Amino acid sequence: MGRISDSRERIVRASARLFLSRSYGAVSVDELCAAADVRKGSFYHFFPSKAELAKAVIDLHTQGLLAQLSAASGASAAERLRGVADAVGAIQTRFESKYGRIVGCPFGNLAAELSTLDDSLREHLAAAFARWEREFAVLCRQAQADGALRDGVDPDRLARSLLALAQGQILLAKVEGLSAAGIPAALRDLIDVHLREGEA
Amino acid sequence: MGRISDSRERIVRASARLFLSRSYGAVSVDELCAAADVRKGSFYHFFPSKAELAKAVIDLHTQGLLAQLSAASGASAAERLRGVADAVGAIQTRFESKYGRIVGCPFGNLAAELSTLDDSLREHLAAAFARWEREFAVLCRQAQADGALRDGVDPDRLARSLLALAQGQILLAKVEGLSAAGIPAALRDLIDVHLREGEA
DNA sequence: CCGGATGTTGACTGACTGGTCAACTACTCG
DNA sequence: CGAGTAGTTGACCAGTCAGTCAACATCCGG
Repeated sequence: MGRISDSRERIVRASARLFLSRSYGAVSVDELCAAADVRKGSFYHFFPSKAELAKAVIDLHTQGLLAQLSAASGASAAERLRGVADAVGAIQTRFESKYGRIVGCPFGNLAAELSTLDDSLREHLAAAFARWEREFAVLCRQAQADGALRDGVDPDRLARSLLALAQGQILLAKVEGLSAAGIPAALRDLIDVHLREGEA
Repeated sequence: MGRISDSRERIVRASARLFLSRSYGAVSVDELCAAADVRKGSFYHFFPSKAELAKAVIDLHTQGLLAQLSAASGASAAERLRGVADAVGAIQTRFESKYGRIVGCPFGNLAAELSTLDDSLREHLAAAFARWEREFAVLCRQAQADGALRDGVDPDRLARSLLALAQGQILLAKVEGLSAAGIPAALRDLIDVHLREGEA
């Protein structure tokens, strides 16, 4: 069945790194290849285009995100919700120490730059966001079932707000050059204000 | 004092349009010049670089944003706060009908794409966001002074959350191809949940 | 040990990139 | 009306861009 190789994986990992530290458009395929120690012909053996590579990078980040989210634990749904707020912060903190500064959300960065340019890439990103939102929604519905949410709070809308707020806070931290430390705090604020008075 | 001209303004307006409908990186200086009906030499007479043009585009959008925000009225601070939520929605709705789809926030788009690439552009964007945040903060503090906010709510943190949530919701609407109609509703949710029970 | 599949290579393309320049034109103020 | 300033022009540059290709290497199952 022919030769085996980890070239594809090297390309995706190097691209994830370079896209984060700069941007999709600012990194050329040549540079990607050099960073992955692969020649251009090999690149186009694995990916029909630079845009298809971006989808693979999105999938890699989705894996990492889901792993981090599933590590969030807690006795109550409300506590697990705070746990995912911290998980998002943990990812950003990891990026921050790896790149020396906040570099933004991998999904958000690509979404802002590319979703008006490539419709199939936009849909791929939309699916990644939907996956992420679903993780939040499960916990929000559990919190509601536990009676932890204030009256009138729609758990699905709360989940979406959490996702949107995370995106916005990460973007602001990036543009203002702040640290990642403030991000989970802001998300916890949003969670807490939706909990019934007296809920831990 | 030499010749007068509206070339500079034509360049900025055409660039604002093209950056929104595609992205900064996806539009070449040549295309910008063609859209503004200006030759390349003239472009570089007004702007030392493409990045400096981006700053002028940011300033143009800041003008528009402040105009729209100042149009928000209401009897109480809480109502004016809902008014700015609607103002943000109105801007996005205007973009949506102009471009046929949600194209994102002009500031957010540039921030995601460029703030890791050009530090002076990043600072320019940070200033624009700070200006925007200040508008929100004034109203949040007024609402607090009116006793409209729940106990323990920090008006400055609320203002920042509003800005972040707006960015996130706009980004999600863009990537999912939704309409702008849901954006003010989500912002109003955030405002309402921070108001004391029984506050209009 | 061989045949087919998988993976690798590097030279190549042609279009396009942001930016430069020197010559030129039109305008306004004194 | 003359001079200086503001604006215009189009040709030009060297580098880079994403993507192609045909020939070649390596490996595994049979």
